[in-house]
Amino acid sequence: MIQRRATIEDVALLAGVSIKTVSRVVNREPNVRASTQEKVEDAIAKLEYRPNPSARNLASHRARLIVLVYDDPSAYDAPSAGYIIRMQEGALRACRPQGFELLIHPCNFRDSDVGTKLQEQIGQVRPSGIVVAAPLSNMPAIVDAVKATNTPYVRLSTGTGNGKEYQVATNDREISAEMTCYLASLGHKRIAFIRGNRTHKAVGNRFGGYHDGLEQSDLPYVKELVVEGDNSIGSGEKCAEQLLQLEHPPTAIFSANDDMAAGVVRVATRMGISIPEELSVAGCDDISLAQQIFPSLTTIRQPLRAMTEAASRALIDGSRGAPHDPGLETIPGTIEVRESTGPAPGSD
Amino acid sequence: MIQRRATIEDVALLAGVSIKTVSRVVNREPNVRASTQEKVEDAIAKLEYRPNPSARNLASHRARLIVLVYDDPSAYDAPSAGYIIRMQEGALRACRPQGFELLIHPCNFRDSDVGTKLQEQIGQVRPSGIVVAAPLSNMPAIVDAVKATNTPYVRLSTGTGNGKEYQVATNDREISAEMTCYLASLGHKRIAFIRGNRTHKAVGNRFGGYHDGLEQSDLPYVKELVVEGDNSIGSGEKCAEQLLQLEHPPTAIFSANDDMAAGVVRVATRMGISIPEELSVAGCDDISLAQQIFPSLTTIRQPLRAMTEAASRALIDGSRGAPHDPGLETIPGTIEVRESTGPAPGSD
DNA sequence: AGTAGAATTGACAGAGTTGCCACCTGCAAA
DNA sequence: TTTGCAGGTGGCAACTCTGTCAATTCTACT
Repeated sequence: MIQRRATIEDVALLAGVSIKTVSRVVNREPNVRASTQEKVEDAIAKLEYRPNPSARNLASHRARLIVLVYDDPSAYDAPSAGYIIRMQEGALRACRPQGFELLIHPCNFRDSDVGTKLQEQIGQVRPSGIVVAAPLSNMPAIVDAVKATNTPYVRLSTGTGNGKEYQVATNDREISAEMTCYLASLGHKRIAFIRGNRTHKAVGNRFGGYHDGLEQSDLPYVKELVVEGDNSIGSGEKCAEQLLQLEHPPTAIFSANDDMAAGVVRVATRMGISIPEELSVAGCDDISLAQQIFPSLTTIRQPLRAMTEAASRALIDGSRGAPHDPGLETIPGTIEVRESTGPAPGSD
Repeated sequence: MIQRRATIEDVALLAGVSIKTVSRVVNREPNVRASTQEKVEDAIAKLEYRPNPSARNLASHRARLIVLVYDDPSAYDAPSAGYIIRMQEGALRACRPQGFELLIHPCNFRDSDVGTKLQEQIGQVRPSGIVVAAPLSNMPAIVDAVKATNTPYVRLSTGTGNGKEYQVATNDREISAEMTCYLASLGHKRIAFIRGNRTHKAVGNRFGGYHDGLEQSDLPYVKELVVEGDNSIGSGEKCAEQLLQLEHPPTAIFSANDDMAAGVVRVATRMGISIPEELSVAGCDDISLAQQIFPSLTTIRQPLRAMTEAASRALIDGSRGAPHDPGLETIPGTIEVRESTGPAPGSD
């Protein structure tokens, strides 16, 4: 037999209080006597009462829902899937225990009407908050559309905040410096860097970090050791060829993302250059490919889960009237040392 | 200035009809005169009216929401991310145009209380339907929990229906037979097969398909050419070693999933056996790795997007009172021929 | 014109919660 | 004793739709 689900009224009746008081207990509002609260909680437990989300949303003018906005993966292709899954996991981790649901909103920033669509869909749903992932979080068209929905949002950014909003960021620059220092500490004197697509802010910060790292390690910045790719494996191959044909080729190549680093590995293998004995290779992002190729790739792992989790939690807290201070919450990335890096040749 | 959103009443007033009639137009119910409909639609456009989802859900006792239940990726690890993304894409493709939202519910079937949790969360949300992905769709604990929520659901299965429910399936067996025939058509006489984890029904069907394919190609079934792995890359390596050390090693190895096939490729490379000249390798699933390794892997691509799309659409239609007939909707997989397969050695 | 029956429309009662305001109680201060 | 005030509680409207059912209008036939 399917029995009707208990409503707040049933609980109130059983506990001998008004529905308003039950509502107070359920929503953890103040000004309820401890003894009353206990009575209500007992009744809730006995009836297995669960508030009806639709009714709550209707009455309170907002849905217990977090929307995660990110770039459409099929545009980028498979490698980004791991990213997205990790972001989803982080968001779910914040939402689930709080009774919030996660709505996913992949969108293609190349569409001319992406902003309109986004605004349209999200406006309809009236979620408690929106988490905007990189690289969308740096695109005016997207950010404006999000702002226009008049919904609290958190941007996941890459190192620099504007001081006006609460933002969650990773320390791209610092950790890239650290990676550079790590390579230097292995005895490498000629460390090359492959830059990526300039429109992505993250890769710019990584280049900055490379710069910092050289400085911290007392190594000179050598112009010919810096080349520019477009974030694809293919461009990584081209850059690698260019670098490895130099009169004084580098002994280590640090790439602004893993795809390009994978291209480097591919070229080195083809040229018979052994990794890491003759050449060390490092990447950024820790895409799944990084662990699967041979040799596995030393890389920087972004704290994606933690970032979306922090962002979602901030929005959930905010919707309960605990607005976070504007400012940057930085969550550090980590260096994953794997097989592709080792001591510089002849350094021991 | 933020102005109040138009409600159904505003529309009714402007159009000069009752709110019920507006509701009829919005929900595309029959029995509305064309002229009336037009009036209402004009008013809707003028006021930019969008129905409030929470109010609709409350009044109609169901949320315009599809839940996608799948196995927790972090348990499996990165390779499955591509799967999940594709399934999500398919579901979104069905949901978005219909004004439905997609709620994702990854869960770990190894948890003892997975069923309870699932029932608890989903019961609360009261979605219009639940799509259960493989391998969860074959697990009694999961299926029972889904049934207990008393919500329409569609299971994504692998080839065999029970005739009682509407189900969406792929033709694992037939397409595996086709792959086997394809290998035979390349001149291979000794085609090995690596079975996978027996608890996964799909891999069983694939083995059946291998069998069928041999028969269709007039090749004998040779027991020593069939070995069993556990779906991991590592087990693929072990199986490959075993097969390649046989007195009469196979000239082609067909593996029940891509991970194991990748293991085969790895071992062959290590042993100096060139692919596809000396050995052809084929997999199943078309994980992202399949395209990334060298040589790229010939494999069977599952129509995941199409499957979740069909399932979601069926649920959405069903919630509108158009129940699908029980039975199996089969969506065929496709063979992706890549670099890892070629003519049998000495066959031309 | 009269009528059954179908098509169209509207009134109204929920659906299950939250927000606002009023009320009550008890205790400290005057 | 009266007043003031804060904590605690309840009543009721509001939120915005859909479902039910009755009322009205139309249509095609006698």
